[in-house]
Amino acid sequence: MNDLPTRKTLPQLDESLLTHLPPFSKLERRQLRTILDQASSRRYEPGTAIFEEDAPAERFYLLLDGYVRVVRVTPTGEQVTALHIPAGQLMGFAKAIGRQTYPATAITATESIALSWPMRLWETFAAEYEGFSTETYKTVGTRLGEINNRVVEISTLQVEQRVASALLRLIHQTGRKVPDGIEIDFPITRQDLSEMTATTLHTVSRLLSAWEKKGMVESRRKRIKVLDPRALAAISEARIE
Amino acid sequence: MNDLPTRKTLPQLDESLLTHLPPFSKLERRQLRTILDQASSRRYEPGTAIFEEDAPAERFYLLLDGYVRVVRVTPTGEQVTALHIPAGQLMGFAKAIGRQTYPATAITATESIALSWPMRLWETFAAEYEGFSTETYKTVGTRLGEINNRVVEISTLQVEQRVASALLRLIHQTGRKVPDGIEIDFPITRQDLSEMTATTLHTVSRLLSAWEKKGMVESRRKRIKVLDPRALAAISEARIE
DNA sequence: GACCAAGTTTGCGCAAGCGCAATGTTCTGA
DNA sequence: TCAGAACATTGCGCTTGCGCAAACTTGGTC
Repeated sequence: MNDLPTRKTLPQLDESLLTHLPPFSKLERRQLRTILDQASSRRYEPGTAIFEEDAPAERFYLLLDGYVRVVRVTPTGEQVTALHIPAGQLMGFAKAIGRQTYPATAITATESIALSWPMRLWETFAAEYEGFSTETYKTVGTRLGEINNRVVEISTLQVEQRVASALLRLIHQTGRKVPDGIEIDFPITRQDLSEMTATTLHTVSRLLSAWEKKGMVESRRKRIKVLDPRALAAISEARIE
Repeated sequence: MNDLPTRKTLPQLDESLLTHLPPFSKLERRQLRTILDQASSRRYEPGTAIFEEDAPAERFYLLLDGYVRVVRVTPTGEQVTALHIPAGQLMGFAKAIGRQTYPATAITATESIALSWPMRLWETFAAEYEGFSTETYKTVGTRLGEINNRVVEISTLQVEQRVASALLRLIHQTGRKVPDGIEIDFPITRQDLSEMTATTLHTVSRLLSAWEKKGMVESRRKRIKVLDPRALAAISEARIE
């Protein structure tokens, strides 16, 4: 689905949006001003594709608020979620890794706000803004490591270990402390979780129901709270005899 | 296992080793001379770890000759092969993606020769040599794409599809045309193939035996030749009804 | 408040493919 | 040339987890 070219929705973006983010943290206020003046800002509904796999990479993005799932779709229409991107991260910077098109589809998991810039500005930003490039490639390195972890997990772990591991990863990366546990800080269905763990929504449902009976998790529609992370860790790390 | 620091094994390396490789293709002879003068060259036996996961990333490497498997080992000792690296590619450049340690283990699949440089030279190379950085990040982008393909395959395909797909990828990337087909250009066991495809050596053996009976492949110890790539493609792309 | 779509639950049969075992073959090194 | 290790083959029972089905629950919209 093609979005209309994004346009400014705020009169002027404040520099404080960027100062604490690693790619921008070494810049002076007037540099941030210049960067923001060239940005488009846009709000996206949950479930929207910010950019799509194989589309020409015309813009790069900074997720200001919300969560995004990085997804590939197979020829038979199955969706596989490789990564989640939290607020504060750059994404869609295909040019940085020598590509002309986006390598995957970025779908919002929540209502989200993102800034974007035309891809032709990438090289300028990389050349002129101290730390911008270095921090971006750190992000690439982190994502490469995470996807490699995914390969290892899917190749070697049984399904309940994978689901437990995914829940732990989610609460670690995007969890919100609540009185009796840690809640995943965005809506997530059994289908969503199954797309991250190479299984089906029914298998995820059976596992979550069993774990709920044991008091390890608590869930409602699109809401999962982990009450006993150690028990899940024990499952995900168990060695099959 | 720690190798002794590598040392020069040839009097002087010839510039022609580099001129056709993308990271070095825009450089002048004297620049190549400078680069080679700072390189260590080393020959590795098959099955040797050039560098290991989580070891401090002290050197970066260029594979001059041979093939290398990029491997992760699980806590239970299972090996998972994420990628193969052919001759001509840079590897182990952890600094480029903001890391202090190697993200995986690089194991030679064949007798191999590699050049290496101390990691402290990375930034100099990136800053001073035109195209070096750009081409390196293109390699990163390609590898990211390939690993993402792995996640999708392992998540969604049945085992015979994955093995067929892996064989096609191997002959496409490292195949050598022979009279009646395409042979994988390095020794590869059923165990090796199973580590690439999230299965076991027995399952791979059964599949290869069945395909050999049908005239699709021909194999001996550590040698696999594909006689009918189209038949394998049909298997790997089959849609389950 | 009602309706309906989306999401969740649960049962059960079955298929995919693994584990285990045993045997056979081939290549390397002494 | 021989021994032994590494690699390959094959059978078969069993486990894992999926497919299919059906029903239930919940939340959003009108």
